[in-house]
Amino acid sequence: MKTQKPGPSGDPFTPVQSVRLYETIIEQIATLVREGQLANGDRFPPERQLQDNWCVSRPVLREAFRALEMQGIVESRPGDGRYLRAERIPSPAELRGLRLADNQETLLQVWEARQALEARAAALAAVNASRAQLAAIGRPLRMLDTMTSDAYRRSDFNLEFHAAIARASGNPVLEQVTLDLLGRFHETGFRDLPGPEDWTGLQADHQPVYDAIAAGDPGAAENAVAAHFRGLREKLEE
Amino acid sequence: MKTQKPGPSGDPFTPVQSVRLYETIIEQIATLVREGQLANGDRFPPERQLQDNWCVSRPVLREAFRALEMQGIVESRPGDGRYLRAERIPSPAELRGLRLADNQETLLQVWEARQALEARAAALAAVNASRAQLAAIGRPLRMLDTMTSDAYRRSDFNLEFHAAIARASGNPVLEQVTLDLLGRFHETGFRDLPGPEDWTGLQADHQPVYDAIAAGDPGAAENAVAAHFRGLREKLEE
DNA sequence: TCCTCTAAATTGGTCTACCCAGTTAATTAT
DNA sequence: ATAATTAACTGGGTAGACCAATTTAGAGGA
Repeated sequence: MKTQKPGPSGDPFTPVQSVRLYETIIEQIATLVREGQLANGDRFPPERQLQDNWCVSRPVLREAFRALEMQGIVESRPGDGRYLRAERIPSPAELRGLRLADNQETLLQVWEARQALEARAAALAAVNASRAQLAAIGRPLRMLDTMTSDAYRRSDFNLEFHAAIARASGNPVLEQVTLDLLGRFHETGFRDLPGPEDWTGLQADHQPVYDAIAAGDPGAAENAVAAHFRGLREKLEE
Repeated sequence: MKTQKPGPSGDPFTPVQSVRLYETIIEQIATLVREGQLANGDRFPPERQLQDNWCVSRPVLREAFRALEMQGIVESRPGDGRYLRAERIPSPAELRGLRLADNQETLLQVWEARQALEARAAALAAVNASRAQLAAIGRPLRMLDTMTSDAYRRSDFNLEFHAAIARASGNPVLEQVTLDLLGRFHETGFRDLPGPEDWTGLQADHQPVYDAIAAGDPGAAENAVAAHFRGLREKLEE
């Protein structure tokens, strides 16, 4: 198995990757926190002061804070100031979400992670799913069944099916993480999947998952999902 | 334990939460993708044009793209343009990274997700781990063993242990997702964990995981991790 | 002295205009 | 036709101004 980490963008020809100023500013902010000059709940110095301290323009400063703000690490209060809302600043690598290369190896890795998450989600869904959530799982299943062509729509319904299961797990964290992986690689995965003639196999895989969840059998649901992923994985590995 | 955030946001009077312009721009971009006017790999219209289309200034536009850029959804190439690097734009809620509430319920949800991911990671590690990676798993284990107090260091070594397993899985995607969950909640999780007197139990849980991985037994590794999480979960639920 | 109301100072949010460096594509010379 | 040059275009970054919300200090009255 290849242990080599894929680079930031897959192919080995990304030498420069010039560092953006706002990233260095995030580092500065992280240093501020790491050195204990700023604790959770404290207010940052005003923009105009940091701008002078770090010799960057206000827009750059604001881009950095925006990034941290979107992660919930910083809160901006107009007319007041910015406040630290975390115990530590994640590393840049953690801050930027998964950056997936567009190749078969990465696809299989995502597959692996999805299998782990969705198997557990299905087991939970078998126990927790409400009637409405069960219907939300069944709907895209029927749509997949009736559609004969139009791969785009089929792939949408496939996503909807998996998303519905994640939601029915009743665990928002599990759901969010699963949706993230789903969204990032869903279509790319489908592009490499077998042609429409084999879609009946997909349907044959999905049905047992639904049945197990509807029956309230977590073990069966887990196995059905695992079987689904294993089956498609074999096709992918060809 | 202070659950209430100190400072200006302590009182429950924060009704407005004015929408920032850059967020509406992200929505515009998402619409662009949703409507199919832009597919994965396509180049965005230049800044100066979007600025006119959407009636916002360039800095705002750039803040929005920066946010998407950090998530790997957009790639900016100076002198060339911006490219879409995802099949869909996550909803604002997804973009804001997991914003985990600081309560017991969320902690259990993260626990659940971690169990699913790390059990699989351990199973893979049992098969794929190199000798160096196995040593990286064993080191924090021994440190945990020798330390008697100093909860901070112990919690660091605990994180190192789990991180080493995730890395030894040989699946960067699995590793990244696991690390993300680990980093976000590991201090908070430890705060609510039982006191130092029960840490020997933690040690007793970790050892079988290491042994199973060292023995190259994926099934045993999976079970050991599951048992570890289940055991701590029961303590948490008290 | 104490409280209240007002006005100024401060802060983040946004806009405009300008310059730079890298890329691309058209143009020109060979 | 091909290679070198140039012009146009694009994102990266800066500077300064204005606005709206918030805080703070001060003036005024009880």
